[in-house]
Amino acid sequence: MNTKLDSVLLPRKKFIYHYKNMRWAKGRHETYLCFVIKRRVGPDTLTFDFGHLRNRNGCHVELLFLRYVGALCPGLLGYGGPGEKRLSYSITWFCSWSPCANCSTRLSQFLSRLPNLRLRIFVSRLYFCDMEDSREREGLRMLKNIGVQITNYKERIDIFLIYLGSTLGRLSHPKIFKAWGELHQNSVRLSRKLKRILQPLETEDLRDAFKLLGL
DNA sequence: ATTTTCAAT
Repeated sequence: MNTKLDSVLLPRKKFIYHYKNMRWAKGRHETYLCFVIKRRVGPDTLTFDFGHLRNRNGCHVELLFLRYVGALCPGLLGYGGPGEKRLSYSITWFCSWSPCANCSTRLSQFLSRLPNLRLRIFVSRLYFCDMEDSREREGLRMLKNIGVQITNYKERIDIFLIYLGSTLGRLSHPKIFKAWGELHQNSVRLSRKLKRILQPLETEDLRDAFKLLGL
C-alpha cells in the first residue's frame, strides 16, 4: 500500500478545525477527505480500510482519491478479462468541503462505469453553493442522479464519530470527541439547504406556481 | 446586515 495513504491519521485539532460545519468557515483553504472502504471479498466476508487525504499540488482531494483508487481498491477496476469477477466496494467519504463542479463531473464519469462501486459522501460544508444556479449545485445533483448518496454528516453522526474515535484511538488520544456547540444547529441548516439543492423544482411545481400566479 | 470557499503571498 502506498505509504502516503497509509498515513498518519488526522490529528484531532486539525480534524475539528477543518470539519467544523459552520456557515462562514474562514481560512479553510484546504480540503480533507476521510474515507472508509468496505470491500466484499466473499459472500460472507468483508474487509475494511480507512484513512484520509488532503488536496495537494492544485489537485482537489476527490481527484486525488481517484488517482489512488486502484491501489486502495484492488479488484475494483478489473482488466476486462473474459468472465472476470470484479469485487464490490462501498466507499464512504467524509469531506470537509463538498465537491466542486469539475470534481462532481469527473466523479460521475468515473462512477458511471463502475456498478460494483457504491459511494456515499458526507460533507461538512457546501462549497460555492450559495447561488441558485451555481455549477457546484448542478454537480451535486449530477452525483445524486448517478446514485451517489450525498448528505451532511449529522444524519449519520454515529458513523462519523466511530470513524473519529478510531482515528483518535490510533493516535493514542484517549480524549472523547466533544462536538462543538453549534454542530446540531449548523447541520440542520445544512440539511435543509442540501435538500433544496438536491430536489430542485419539478416542472409540476412550476406549473402549480404559474397557475397560482394566473400566468 | 454581513461574513467564506481544494490560495496566494
